[in-house]
Amino acid sequence: MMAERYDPEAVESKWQKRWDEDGLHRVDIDGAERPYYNLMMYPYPSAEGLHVGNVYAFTGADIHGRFQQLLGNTVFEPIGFDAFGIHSENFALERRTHPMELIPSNIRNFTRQLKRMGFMYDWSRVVDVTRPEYYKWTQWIFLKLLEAGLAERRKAPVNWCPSCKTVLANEQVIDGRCERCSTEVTQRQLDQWFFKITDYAQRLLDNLEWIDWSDSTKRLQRNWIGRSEGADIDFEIVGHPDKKLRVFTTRPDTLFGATFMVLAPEHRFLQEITSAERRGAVDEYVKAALAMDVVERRKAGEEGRKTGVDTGARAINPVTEEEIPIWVADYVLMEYGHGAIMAVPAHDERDFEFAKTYDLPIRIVVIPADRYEDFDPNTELESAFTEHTEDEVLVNSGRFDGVPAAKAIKQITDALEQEGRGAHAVNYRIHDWCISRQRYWGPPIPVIHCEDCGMVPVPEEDLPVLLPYVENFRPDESGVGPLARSSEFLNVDCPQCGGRAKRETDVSDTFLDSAWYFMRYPSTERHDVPFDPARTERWLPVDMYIGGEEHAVLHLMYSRFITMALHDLGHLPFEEPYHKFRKHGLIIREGAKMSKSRGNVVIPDEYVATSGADTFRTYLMFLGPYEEGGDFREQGIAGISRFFDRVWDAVANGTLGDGPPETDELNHKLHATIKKVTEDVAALQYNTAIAAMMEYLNAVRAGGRQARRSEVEPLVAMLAPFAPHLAEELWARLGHTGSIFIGANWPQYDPALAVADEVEIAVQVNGRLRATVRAPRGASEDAVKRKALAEEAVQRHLDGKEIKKTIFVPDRLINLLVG
RNA sequence: GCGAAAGUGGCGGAAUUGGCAGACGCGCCAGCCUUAGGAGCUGGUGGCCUAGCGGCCGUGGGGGUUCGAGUCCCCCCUUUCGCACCA
Repeated sequence: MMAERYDPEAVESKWQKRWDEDGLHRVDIDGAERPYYNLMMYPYPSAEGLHVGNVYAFTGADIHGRFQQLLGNTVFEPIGFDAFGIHSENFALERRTHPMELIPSNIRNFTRQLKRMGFMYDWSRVVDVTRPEYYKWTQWIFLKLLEAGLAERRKAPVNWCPSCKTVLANEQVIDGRCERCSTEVTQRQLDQWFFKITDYAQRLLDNLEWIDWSDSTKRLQRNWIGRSEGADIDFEIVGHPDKKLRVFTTRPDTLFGATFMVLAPEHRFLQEITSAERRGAVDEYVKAALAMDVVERRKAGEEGRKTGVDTGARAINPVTEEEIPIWVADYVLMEYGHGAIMAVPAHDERDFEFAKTYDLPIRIVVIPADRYEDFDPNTELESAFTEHTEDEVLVNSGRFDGVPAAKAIKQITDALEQEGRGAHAVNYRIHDWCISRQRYWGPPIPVIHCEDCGMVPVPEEDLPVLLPYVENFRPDESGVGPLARSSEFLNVDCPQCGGRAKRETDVSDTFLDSAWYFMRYPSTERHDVPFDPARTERWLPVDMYIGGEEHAVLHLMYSRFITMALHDLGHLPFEEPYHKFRKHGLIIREGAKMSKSRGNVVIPDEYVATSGADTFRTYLMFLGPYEEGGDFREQGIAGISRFFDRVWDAVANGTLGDGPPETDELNHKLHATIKKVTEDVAALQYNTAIAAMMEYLNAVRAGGRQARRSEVEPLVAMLAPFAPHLAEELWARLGHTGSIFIGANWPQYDPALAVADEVEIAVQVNGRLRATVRAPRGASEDAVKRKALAEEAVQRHLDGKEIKKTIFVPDRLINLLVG
């Protein structure tokens, strides 16, 4: 009889059809008893279609979901489309199509491709953020935050991308360039909507202590939040008794060494305090500094070129009571601290450079403790001395002389606090989240500007504010969004006074759409609430979230913030959205990054067509550790094809034997394999799980033997998360009538059987391997030693010498030491 | 510059608390089967020396701890990522 060959195409289309008909992955959203919410970052539906990076990410997450299902949980695995935003809009502009036509067709294409991969999505609960049913609630969230004082409109220097012609959040500026188009970002003063994420900085930081997330992702968030402890110190300004110049410093211990002050060019005191004779120079400098874009300014900083001018104003150092000059320089940033610093050139590299350039005084106030006794105040520093531990002490610091620098931070700040000249303070690097976009393709911000009433929120019952069809949606330089071109949209009656009013024309950042999409999935058909409370209680927070680390400080930070805010406003019973987050790695091709410009992008469709979705999925997971990524190589996929051919051959061809695994050894191997695969899959170590299954199959088929049912049935179940179609087919052929994904079909192992009865023990002489001996598990040192000494190779190396010492590691190794 | 992670065969990658380095797969080599094979099966495959038995070397480099180090400690090199004039 001709052996039947594994035909992926036939098997996969058969089961996809059946799953779809049976509604296998449609979840009982109100009644599930063991709910497990398995979330993956939803894709942006590009016109190019599903990228191998998407497939890689989704496959790893789908395997996790199917594994949980096989353990007996009811897994809710939804998918949606992040289809608003500049990316979609720019693409539509390029193609000269309208996003309202382009996006639905992209989504159809993505849906087709996703279905072909065999992911267990509940297709009855798809989120498309561009649908009014969805963005109605995005707007609702905006109103809630506005009501709570967490949203505000203010004029601020913002990042402007001259190519995208819109402002960008800080998180969207990478090395001074737009993350979308890499254009150098410039600064503009514009009225913008901000979410006050900085109010939550400490909580966002504190909760990182207990949430179960990838360490690297937490670290990125910590760095981004950038907490630093120090003090706020007020300096009096000579001739301006009404003003105090406030600075933030992490080094209050060096206050006695503050020999000048520096203001950022944007500092609000600058105009008033500049002396008449310095005004010309200062104005000129400020003008030049403000004309520079972010990138230029940074470049100058990197090269250590520091520029600045004296304002002619003088401040009083609060502890030395000396008059010190106030300079303006662009190395001081308005957006950090108070936009002004006390400069301590002896102990800060930047201040040191500046002082050297402009010949400003440098005073040493911290030195190593062991040089305290013979300290020479006239020492010339070659560079700033920045150490300040318990091993350094203060000098030139009045009554604080001799105090260890680490202690002096607190002592000096306490003293200032008592005198009302300063206070302990904490500063964060994170900025408020600018959510305004002067673009078309997003949810309109639901606010109306009335000539009489001012800013009026759109009443909740009037939501959604529909995004109008605007023929020409191309952005321009004006800083006003394209929605202003639709007079029908723009002109509106004031909801308060009924008078003439205009709508806000900014749309919100696409990261607001994705900040809450996972809350919407369980409630997609509910149009009366954003998320049903009972369903939210049942399914959220998300049990497992898998996604790319590139969103660590964007999506992941924003969605934590929105969740916290909604919690505080009484809309959610939890304040962290994701129980567990794991980043997946990135996939490269033959050692190089994949990119369109390199022309080395792997198109999933081609491989799926020739090898099947199961093989492609499994191959991707076999490339390397899921959390680290892998290197895609054409040829390797054949390894998985062969593996599945052999699995098929072992299960579907010939007659399976009955009874338990044929030998004890094989039985041990089976249990050990189940143990390993169970643990590895749970830990997302898919590559080693696959290797273990291959190894096991090799053992089952050793010498071309025919497998027994008891040997292969567990293997089929373990393959199910990776190769769901194949497993389902083989499961049916094994005589099961229901789907393998209904019920807890993951195999159990007996821990006692998962270890072999007999072990191989390494025998070393003086630390070098000379032989191995087999012994029963748990054999005593004496027994192993006897066996070891019986080995000819061991005797030869002992060379008749006396054994001085024996190292014995049970079941592992024995090491005989001779003189 | 600061912070983090990583460096293992020709390649992707495995290695419990320090305990037989190179699992699994690709590729390669040999043999079998086949009219044929870019198919399948069996075996081999870190390097060097050796006719063989066997021996020596080997996890980026250098030191150290230890009976024993890919794993721990110190110094250095390289790569990747994040942050970057953050006071």
